[in-house]
Amino acid sequence: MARALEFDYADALERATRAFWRTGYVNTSLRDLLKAMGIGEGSFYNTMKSKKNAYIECLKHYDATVNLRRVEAFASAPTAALGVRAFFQTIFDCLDDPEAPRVCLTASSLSPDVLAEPELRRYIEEQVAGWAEQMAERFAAEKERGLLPESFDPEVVAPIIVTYVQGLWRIALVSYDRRRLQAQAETFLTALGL
Amino acid sequence: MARALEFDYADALERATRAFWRTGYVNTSLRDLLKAMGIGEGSFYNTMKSKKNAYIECLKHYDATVNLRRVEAFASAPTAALGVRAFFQTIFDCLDDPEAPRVCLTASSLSPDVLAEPELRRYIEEQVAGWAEQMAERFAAEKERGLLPESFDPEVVAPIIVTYVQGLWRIALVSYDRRRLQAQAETFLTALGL
DNA sequence: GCTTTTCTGTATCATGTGATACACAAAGTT
DNA sequence: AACTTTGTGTATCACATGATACAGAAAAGC
Repeated sequence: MARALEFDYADALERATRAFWRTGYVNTSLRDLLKAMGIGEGSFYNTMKSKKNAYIECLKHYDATVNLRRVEAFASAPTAALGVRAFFQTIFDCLDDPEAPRVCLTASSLSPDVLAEPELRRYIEEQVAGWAEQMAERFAAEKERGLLPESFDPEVVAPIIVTYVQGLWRIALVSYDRRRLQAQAETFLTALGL
Repeated sequence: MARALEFDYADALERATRAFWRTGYVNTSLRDLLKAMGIGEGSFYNTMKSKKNAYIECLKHYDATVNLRRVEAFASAPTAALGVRAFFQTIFDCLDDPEAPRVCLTASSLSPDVLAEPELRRYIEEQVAGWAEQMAERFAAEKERGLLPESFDPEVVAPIIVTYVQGLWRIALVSYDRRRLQAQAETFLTALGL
């Protein structure tokens, strides 16, 4: 070791994440990033290697914070049905927060721009598949205990919800009305047997 | 009038639409467009005025062709339930077609990049709202005739479907398996009472 | 105290971007 | 045939992009 980083890495990563979150991968220029992070090109390429790599790090950070809270909201609810609803609430809360960007960072990564990069693609794929699996597992466990109807198929319902959520982020981009979307989500989940 | 266009406008528009469809708004450079359209900068700015305007024209063209076929598939089916299914089939057919780009042009327009342009935004908003209305109208008409259960709320179910479809395009971007998605869609629609 | 290693800021690179200037060609008008 | 209008191709604009080169500063090891 010869010299310590002059800036706070965690803080810079957080700021970079906010920047990407706010304006997306392609639309956040390196200069935007640097300004947000408060560092220069030298420091950036030293610690981050490249813009692409920085984005992956930000995705991981976003996962470990924002997405984690969502998953925890799902997992810590007394039942899966309530868990999914809690999960949706975290999304609505996020959409209501004037400070928060208008679309989930992971959701905005589901675009050709980002997916064109093989490394980014692999990460996103795993992420999305992981959500569905995690949800399906809990559904299956509750079904096992007779808490969900026999006709309920965890392996089908879980990906339906994941798909719907992705649509939700996109639609909210164009028109957001919490009451309406909340009513929709409630109808949607009830219909699915949750 | 002094001189006729040397190129076929309709053909050039079609080619431009394919280009945008394939690579999205921001990721399709002017040079890409020109190459696809087979014309030069002069002709382009003469007829299209700007890239943004060209995109709007392409969206309209896409609406009048691809989206129109989808809406017709919905409208011409004997019942709304079958109509929605026919609508979904056109999407799966599109995803199966190796020639067709991997995501609906309108769906890919539901991104901050595109929505940042006020004119584009207005157009997309109307479009999305229009789909939900059109669907809701038919649902309401069938409910009136007793073909749908009393508990069925057209004004809520229609936007749920629109939302789900948007999610479908995004998810398909990351992993597409017709059989799985078809089964999901079937479960989804049945659950909603269709 | 000297050397080595790493960090940082400035300057700059090569490239790609959307858009424009302008000369020239083609067609209609008189 | 002269004139006017408009389409077309070439050259280029000003600027933003991601990335790099490099000199100097700061810390650790000997």
